[in-house]
Amino acid sequence: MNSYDPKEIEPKWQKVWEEQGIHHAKEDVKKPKYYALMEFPYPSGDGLHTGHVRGYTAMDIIARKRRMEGYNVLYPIGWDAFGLPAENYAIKTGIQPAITTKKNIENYRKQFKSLGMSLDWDREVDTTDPKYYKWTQWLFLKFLENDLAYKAKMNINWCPKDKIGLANEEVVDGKCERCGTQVEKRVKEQWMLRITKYADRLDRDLDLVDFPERVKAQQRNWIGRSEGAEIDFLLDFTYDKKANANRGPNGEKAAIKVFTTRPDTIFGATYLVLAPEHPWVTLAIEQHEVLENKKEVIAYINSVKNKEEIERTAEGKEKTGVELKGVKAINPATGEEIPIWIADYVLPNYGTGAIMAVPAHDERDFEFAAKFKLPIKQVVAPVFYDKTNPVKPDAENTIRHGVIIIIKHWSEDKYLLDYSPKFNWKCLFTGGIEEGEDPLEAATREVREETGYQNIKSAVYVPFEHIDKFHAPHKNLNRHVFQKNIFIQLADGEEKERSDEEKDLHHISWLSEAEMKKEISLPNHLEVFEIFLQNGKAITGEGSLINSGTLDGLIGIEAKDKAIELVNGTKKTSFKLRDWIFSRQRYWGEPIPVIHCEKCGMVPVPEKNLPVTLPEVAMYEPTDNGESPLSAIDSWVNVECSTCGGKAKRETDTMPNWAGSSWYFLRYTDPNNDAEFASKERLNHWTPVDWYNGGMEHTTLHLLYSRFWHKFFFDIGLVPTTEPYQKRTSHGLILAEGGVKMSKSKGNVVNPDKVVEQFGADTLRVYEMFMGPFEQAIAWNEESLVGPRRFIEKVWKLQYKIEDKDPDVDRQIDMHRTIKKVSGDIELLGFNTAISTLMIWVNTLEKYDSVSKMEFETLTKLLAPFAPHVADEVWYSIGHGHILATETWPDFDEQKLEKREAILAVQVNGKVRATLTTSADDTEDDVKTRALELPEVQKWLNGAVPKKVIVVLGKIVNIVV
RNA sequence: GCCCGGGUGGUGGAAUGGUAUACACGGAGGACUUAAAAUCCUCUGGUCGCAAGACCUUGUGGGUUCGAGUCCCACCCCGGGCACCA
Repeated sequence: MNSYDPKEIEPKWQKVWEEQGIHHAKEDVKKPKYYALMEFPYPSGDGLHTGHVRGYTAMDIIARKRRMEGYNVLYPIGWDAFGLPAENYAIKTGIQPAITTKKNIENYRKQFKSLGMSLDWDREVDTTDPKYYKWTQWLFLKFLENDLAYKAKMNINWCPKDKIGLANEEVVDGKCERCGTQVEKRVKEQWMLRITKYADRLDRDLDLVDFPERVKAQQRNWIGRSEGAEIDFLLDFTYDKKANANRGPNGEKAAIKVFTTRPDTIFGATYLVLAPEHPWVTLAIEQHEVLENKKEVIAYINSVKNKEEIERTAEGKEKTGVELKGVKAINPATGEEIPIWIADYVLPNYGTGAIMAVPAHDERDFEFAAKFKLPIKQVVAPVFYDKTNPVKPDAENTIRHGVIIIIKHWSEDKYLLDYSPKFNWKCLFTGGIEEGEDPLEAATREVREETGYQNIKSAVYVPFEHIDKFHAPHKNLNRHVFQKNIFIQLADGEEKERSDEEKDLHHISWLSEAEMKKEISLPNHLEVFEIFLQNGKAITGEGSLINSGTLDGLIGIEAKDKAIELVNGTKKTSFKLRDWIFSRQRYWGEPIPVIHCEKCGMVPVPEKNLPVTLPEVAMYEPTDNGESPLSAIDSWVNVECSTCGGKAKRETDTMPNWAGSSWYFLRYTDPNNDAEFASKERLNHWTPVDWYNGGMEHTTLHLLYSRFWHKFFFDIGLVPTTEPYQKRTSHGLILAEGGVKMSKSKGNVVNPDKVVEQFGADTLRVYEMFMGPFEQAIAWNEESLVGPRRFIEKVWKLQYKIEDKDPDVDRQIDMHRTIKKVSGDIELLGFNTAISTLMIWVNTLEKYDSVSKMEFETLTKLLAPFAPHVADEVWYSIGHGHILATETWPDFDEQKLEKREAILAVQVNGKVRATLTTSADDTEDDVKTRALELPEVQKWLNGAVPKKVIVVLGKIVNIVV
């Protein structure tokens, strides 16, 4: 008997696989294709980490299983090799990024091979290879041709010490990632990609793909689609020709366009707010005669400009703003004049940069209105449905008006609670308003009648109205009661004796604020009391329109649609997603293939001149003016214009990292094509990617970016599908021992090479798949590694117990169940449970004197995707001349999943008291009879007659006494 | 605040509404050994009990059900994402 030695067998099989070329995808049309993909790595100097192993092993399992299932599998690998670390390293050492990158790639390649990944090494791509980035540049030109790439002045993050523009990812807590200096804003011209044009489709088409819900949710959240309307608010101010020629012909009224998702609340719009950057504000400042407080307005705008973004959007920041005095807007619904303010809580780049403020129904507007004493007008009344007497669909609806009354003690801080024994309600006081009666008078009357207290100091409205809906059974009517809520302060304790009936109906008691909150049992009353205590709040929920003229009584979508119609608005969808800043002032990226000609302006580099290759430079430091180091190389920058032959300069900005990774999976289909970025046939054959695994951290960057590129490519006929990835999964993070992040500075990084050295690649693979649910973050645990190793050794030892005879039926059932469970779990990412199922079976087999060849071969095949080296080794040593990759994945037999005998739990009143062995032929009655005869059951029944006996064959018996 | 996850032994974690704690690690005891490692066997949620056994237990509190970790309601805590997006 040989002992298991991964050091010997692992390199051996890796060599065999490579020699046989078994993992190379062929364009073999006879087999169905399967494209398995894992996000390609950035080849850093630190080498592979355990997280890579997790993702690549998972996809390797899928790839290997698919091959055995008869698919033509593409499981490629490449390098996302542009990026900052190589460039920073170059700045420090002067070593060219190209050289360090090459070295790192070699190391990665070696590591991947030592892990036994069944990758197709013939299709490697490297984003920094000019043969590759030629096509990245070519694709960029397509964006340019289709007006999806443009230049714009943008605020960028600027480090004054390093004199460099920073990407958002390079700014940590408002400071430069490298030197810790506070980052400034600078306006710089940047290349942009118009991803916003695809916002709607990027959102909607998520319905077409099989992505985890959390990924979809996160992308949707990021895209931030919201439906609403744009509405014009006319100003009371008329342009004249001198003041502004482009705002319309002489005498036309100026208007502010606002975006709102709540057009239904238009009657409650009591003022407008513009972003300080809103173009009309600039205009107004230039109109000397418009603003009465121009100085104040300018001062405010300047104060906002100097604020950092973080400060401006900080949580809990108190609202600031200034009124534009001398100009009013007209609410198109009410026709009333309303003030116009500017405030930095309105963002310039969302919607129209202007809002109609509805303080009664928006928390931010409420806060602002409260601070600046602006009017608050409620136009949506929440509707409370009584649960004890719910409205009946067939009963007639009647409208009533009522009051709900909060009563405060004349001297103490106490409130009166009404307890109604008849309904078992603890609540505030209520009453109906009679025809022509003032609500405050009605409330006063009710207080005197129901409580006996006579002298009232004050009666005021609580700033909240609502509607109660219930069914009045004695008249069979549905009541819709419009409630006004009123606060009454008693003057003194003078009481008048109440009638017996009133005393019976209303048991009254004085309670403190906190006690009231606890005791009030009706949700509508509780809401009234809480709003009273807070002195009003924004009511953001649904409700029925009130105080809204012809819209009164409308609700939901109908209310919105009618409101838009009423004020001549247009339906509009807005997105949070912003266009993508696509240029970096860096060396180590794809040069943007554009030249700037003195005569012709911006000229795209003609296709025949691609690629625009990166020149070697001596200094990688950025220049003083924040341009890329490329700008310092005159020989590279100065070129002839390809259109007119005149003097021109190259664009010196480079593309961000996300460029090469946005389309690499397409290149895998045809990696060596010099004539096209990939051929039609190859793309048709392989795309879309069937299963794409990657990290959660790429959900709103790489994953969204590449979906955007792909959709554009589809639109111009470059690719055959609208979505690049059919199925997406994401592996959870691997944390260091103790549940903290692995980091070099903490020195807690686990090096996979060391684990392979000590335990073998198969053990590492099984361990990482077994350690916990695949999509969940999980902490590394050195001690637990021996478990998978012991498991592999148990399998190893089983090979010496093979006897060539068929196992009995029960053992076959074990086998078929294992096949079913393992096969199914792999598809559902249940790698941990798939492995535990194999462990259970191995533990069972180990106990027998011998295993059959059939059992052992099945085990080997099921194990092969997880631990491919040891699987091939034992497969070979039991006499097979071919490798497992060419074997077929085992099938299970539906007929062999249920055992003849089952052990059921017998419960008495839901508690397990005994077990009972039953056979497949037993009927419910048999089982019932036998269960009742069991001595344990007799003991617990103690002579009682069972009320009910529930028998679920094969599962359980429950005897209810 | 909003949107996703998640709370189960000493630890990682299993459980189509049907014997909660599978599998693995760790721990205890034993076998083998001069000894140790490796390996193998037994035990291992808690409380009470000599034992037989009883009771309790899946973040908390209610509910539905013959039966709830699983379904419903309310709440607490942890992780991730977004965050003045009108």
